[in-house]
Amino acid sequence: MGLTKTEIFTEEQNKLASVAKVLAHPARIAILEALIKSKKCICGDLVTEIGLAQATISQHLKELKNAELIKGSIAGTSMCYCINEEKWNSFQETFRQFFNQPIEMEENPNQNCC
Amino acid sequence: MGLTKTEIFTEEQNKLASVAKVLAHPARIAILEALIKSKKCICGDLVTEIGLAQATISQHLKELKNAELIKGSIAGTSMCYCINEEKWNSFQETFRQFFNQPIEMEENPNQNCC
DNA sequence: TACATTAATCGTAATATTGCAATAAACAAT
DNA sequence: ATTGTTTATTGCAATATTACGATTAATGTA
Repeated sequence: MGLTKTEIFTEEQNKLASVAKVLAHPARIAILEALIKSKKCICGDLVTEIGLAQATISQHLKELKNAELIKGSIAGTSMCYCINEEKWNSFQETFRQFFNQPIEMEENPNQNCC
Repeated sequence: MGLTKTEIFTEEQNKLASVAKVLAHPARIAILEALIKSKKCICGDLVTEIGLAQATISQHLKELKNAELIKGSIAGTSMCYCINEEKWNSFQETFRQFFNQPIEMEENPNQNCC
């Protein structure tokens, strides 16, 4: 099979998983960090910056664009990319909510074996 | 091909990506949420709770254990699982640091095309 | 001891992801 | 029009992930 059974999970569970998936590759992290570090749109030089083939970078950019984490605009012959702040904040909020759940156990020691 | 080139990225980039990867499947999210919701260790009934085959759940549990996000202990014939609070907090901190970077652009409008 | 219960592992199939060369498309400059 | 530059897409190969049936291992119970 090899096909995730999304239908048996809640919409929230699938959403968090897919948001995490976007960040689950170091090249995409590196692209995001390069965009943040430059403090402006990056036009062109992402390929030399990261060190993967142009086709590979283009593919990762596509996934980031697909998730709307970055915006792209045409600037002459080259493309400019920058962080989409709204979506960035929405990603942040998704993780924040998940991790801010109280994870405290009940006090009864008989029920807590680990 | 088909092999992530971890060597060209920083340790931090690889770490964040691998942490995100653990959360990049709804079954693993569902398992974590079940453990949190119960407020105690869950012994045994995760398979009926989630709705995947026993072998599949066992595999996801292995990944979560591997990432140390959960702890397991033997309780008679069955296994007990619970959240590893320390690692949970460390995951939270990893994401918090990443998303708390300032992402503001420079003010010069000529440099910001998107 | 024999039998049931539970979880891990093995083997296998299907699908997804990663990476890149080659090509295509779009545009600027000559 | 031709040439160079840049990015996207296509096609392919290698590896990874997901899922599950079958088996194994360990333990509790009749």
